[in-house]
Amino acid sequence: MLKVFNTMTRQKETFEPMTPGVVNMYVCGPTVYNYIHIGNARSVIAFDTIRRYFEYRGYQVKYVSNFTDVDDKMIREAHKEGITVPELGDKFIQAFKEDTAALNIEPATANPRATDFIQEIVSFIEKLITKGYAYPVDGDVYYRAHKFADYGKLSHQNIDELEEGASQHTNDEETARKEDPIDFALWKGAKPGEISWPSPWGAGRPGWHIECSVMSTHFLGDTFDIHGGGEDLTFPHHENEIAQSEAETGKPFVHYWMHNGFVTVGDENQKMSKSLGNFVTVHDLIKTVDPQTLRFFMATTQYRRPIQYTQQNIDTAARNLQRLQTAYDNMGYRLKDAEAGNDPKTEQETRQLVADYIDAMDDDFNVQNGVSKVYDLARLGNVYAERSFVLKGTLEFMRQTLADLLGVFGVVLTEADSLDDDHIQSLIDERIQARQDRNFQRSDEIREQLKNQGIILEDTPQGTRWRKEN
RNA sequence: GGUGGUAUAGCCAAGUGGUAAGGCAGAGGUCUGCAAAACCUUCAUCGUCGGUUCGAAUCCGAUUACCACCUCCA
Repeated sequence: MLKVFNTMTRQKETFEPMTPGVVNMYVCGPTVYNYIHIGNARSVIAFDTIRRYFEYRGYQVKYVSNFTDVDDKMIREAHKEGITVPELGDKFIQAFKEDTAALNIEPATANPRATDFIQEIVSFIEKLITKGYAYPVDGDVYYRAHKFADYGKLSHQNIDELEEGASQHTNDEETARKEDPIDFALWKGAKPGEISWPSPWGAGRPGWHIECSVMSTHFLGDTFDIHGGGEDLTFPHHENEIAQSEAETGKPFVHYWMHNGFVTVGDENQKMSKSLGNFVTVHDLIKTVDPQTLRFFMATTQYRRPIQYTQQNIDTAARNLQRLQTAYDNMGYRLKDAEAGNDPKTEQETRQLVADYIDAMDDDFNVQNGVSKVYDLARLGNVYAERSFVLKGTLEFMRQTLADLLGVFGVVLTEADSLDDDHIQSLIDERIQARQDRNFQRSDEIREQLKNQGIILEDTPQGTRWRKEN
């Protein structure tokens, strides 16, 4: 029985999809005014891992994630670069796709852009005005937060407390136009020179939260299973989405709200964010860090836990991943001399580990316990592969199982390099001869020579094999 | 001020009542001509104080520290 932690109820709840066997989920994507940083990457990886686990468990997943491609920051950044807002959006949407591909993120079912939904956004706002949940002022339109009785139910904030906080920021002109400080913009009138679209309230652009209400319901219906995003989106973004959507449709918006924890960085253990300026972009990072290592590192931290981004943690993740890859290789090498057949006892032990893995992952995606079972499987495989007599069916079963379990984390195991490199093979042959002649000086010389070329030799009871150094 | 979260070995990190999973690093060992890889063994009493209980890392109270949200942010 799969359980997920629901931010709304602050509890783990049994996951029951609206349609049996199908999961409809929406994950808030980035505002595309820069390369994504590793905090964005964490969110993308967390929810991709969740998606993959659902798929591993046999669910069909419809996964929608948006691009917010117009807002103040987009306008500012485009102006700075001397390009248009759509050009800026194109550039960083492309970059997003490249970066997330490197992290082995499954492409979303749909990746809608806010600016492709302006008409629907305008209609949505008109309906909110008709229902009395919104009001136009001088070309802007604001949401009347007090009108929505449940405002604050997701973030568990008292509306009066929020008001107190909001009223401390009353010195801008926008706030002056609102009926109430906690009201928020659905539509913003354009200033001269700004990108804009026509509307009943004059030329302007959507506010920040409305695009997600419109696009999520467009693709997934008025009510859907899961809505995800970083925990900083709980308030105000998701709170406002609920207010907008439920006022519009009169139906519950989302069944399960899921929020991922932050990436912290440096000795201060501070949240990394674009606004704090202490961020590392994926674009830059993967020039020096293996993307698969980064993926493994982040995917194997439970999504609600904070991640401390440090070099030491990355290094450890790289070793851990290597250990799993080596186990896969160790079993793979034995396929050549394995006999046909299966070992029921070892396969039963493997199945038990898979069952334990599923138990762990079913508990709100407890990847720490899940991955510990993968290490157990690697050990089981290593021990089996050291037997003098091995069976092919069992080796293949364990290898496939290992690959499947790691696949949930978005890790792809590679096949060992084939032994068809003539140059290396001739040196290995020479070294085998030298060892037979007990000419260890020559044999060590060859091993050293290959090592300098990044080739590691390993002598096993089944012969000498080689691999590339990591 | 309001609302949450976190504190477990050198590091990362599981664990919601019965005498602390897993990984990295360290130590010892097996295998090897020597290595490498692998395997085996070993390494903590759970921020602090008090309470409940036959028994608590796990429940209750207090306390300390750090982080986040309440304003754009994954």
